[in-house]
Amino acid sequence: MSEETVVPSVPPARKQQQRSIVTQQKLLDAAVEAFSENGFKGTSTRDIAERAGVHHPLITYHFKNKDQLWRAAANHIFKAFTRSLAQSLEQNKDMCPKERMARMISAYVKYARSQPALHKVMVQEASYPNPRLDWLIERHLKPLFDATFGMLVELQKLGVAPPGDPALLFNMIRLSSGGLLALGNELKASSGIDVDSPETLDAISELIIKVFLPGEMPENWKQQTAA
Amino acid sequence: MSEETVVPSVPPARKQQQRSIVTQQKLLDAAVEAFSENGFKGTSTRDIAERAGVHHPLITYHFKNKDQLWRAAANHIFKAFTRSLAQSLEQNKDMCPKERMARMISAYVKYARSQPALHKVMVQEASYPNPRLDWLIERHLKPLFDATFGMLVELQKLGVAPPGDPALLFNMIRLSSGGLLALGNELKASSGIDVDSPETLDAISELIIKVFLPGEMPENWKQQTAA
DNA sequence: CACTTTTTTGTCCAAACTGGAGAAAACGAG
DNA sequence: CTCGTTTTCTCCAGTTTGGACAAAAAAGTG
Repeated sequence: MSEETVVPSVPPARKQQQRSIVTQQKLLDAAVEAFSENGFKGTSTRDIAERAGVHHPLITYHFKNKDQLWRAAANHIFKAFTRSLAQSLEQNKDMCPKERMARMISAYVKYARSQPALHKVMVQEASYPNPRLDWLIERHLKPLFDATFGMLVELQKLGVAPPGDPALLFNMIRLSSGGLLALGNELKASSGIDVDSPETLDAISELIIKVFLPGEMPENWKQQTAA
Repeated sequence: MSEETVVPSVPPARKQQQRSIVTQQKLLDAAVEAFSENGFKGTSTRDIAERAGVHHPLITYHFKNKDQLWRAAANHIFKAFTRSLAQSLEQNKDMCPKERMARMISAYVKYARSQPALHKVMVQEASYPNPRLDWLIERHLKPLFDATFGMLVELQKLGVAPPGDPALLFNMIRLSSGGLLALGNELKASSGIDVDSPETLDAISELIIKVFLPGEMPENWKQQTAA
């Protein structure tokens, strides 16, 4: 009897219908887009419903209220991103640390292009202190940071990444890729950069790697991991 | 240089009063802050007036309407920034190209810290295509880009900056400094970076320079500029 | 199939907020 | 003191806001 139907996970007395899932998905995608463009305050639930091509009371039905919808949207986008990142890590687990990180950066650049909202949403919320930002940090950002931090420190020890605060390094890489692609609308007109071209994406990844991972791997790096 | 009558459209038959100037300034500062936090659509003129501690019809009086106020606010912030940048260039015109660019980056980092709105406003407008973005690019971004582009190309020729698309390089530097500081609210909690500490600012500048201008100046660089 | 739950539709609301207008008062430069 | 400049106060007409709710439609289940 609890009204805590956060999204789709309390009492499945009966199976959730397919059209319901579709509606939720459409709403989530639309919400991500709208929130990333206009921020939480600047986005109306009606705008979201319209983008999703759905009647707006469905938001109340599926997500309770605007705040819950925002959270669900954030989970939605980070879930997809985390999956993509984990996949990259899995595929390259046998590579050397530099190559592994390089491919992770490439994967990030590609993802940021297909889903610039990932970065935009964070920027929108970070533009002034608010409870959603805290939630976002604890729930999504910190885990991501923690997972990458160790890799960067290792690369510094190996002389691949430049010395300096690894936290700064991490965020600069993040901004040079995600932040850059989030500016897509601007870059073409201001600097002649076309982020829609695959060659540009490759050039971005390449440059980031060259700049942030300039060193070569030492030849004997396997020693430390070997049994 | 034509003095832009950004504010009052009619020439003053009598001198502008001091309190009027103060009001305009307060409104501009408040507008910059509000627009940078919530974007154009998400900001109301009443919100701006309230932040400025001023009655809201004064916006109509001084700036005609919301759109004009936004433009005046953009001019306001870019004017201050351009002044700060020109000052850095002037002070270091006798330095070698690398040092000149390094100090410019430092100046930018410092400015971005004291006025993170500079970057935020651009991000807000770039989040979806709109006429203000076009205006911003033509009026402020492109001139800035053009002024810096040549310096970067020269540094690449000298082997100081890494090869690759200079436009990408420019924007990565911009994001690693301005974009990073615009995330100030987030960085402390997510990565333990305190952008309020002067040491952090120095570390940021230093890292950017080390990473984006890794090469040393050749000893004979004076040849080409000497008459 | 009948039945019951899930999902969608259509309508409504009360309140807040929107950008802006305009008269009149207050102020200050000359 | 005079008169243009600036501010205050009040008003408005329209839109938008997030959300409530009953009833209809659709679909899973036995």
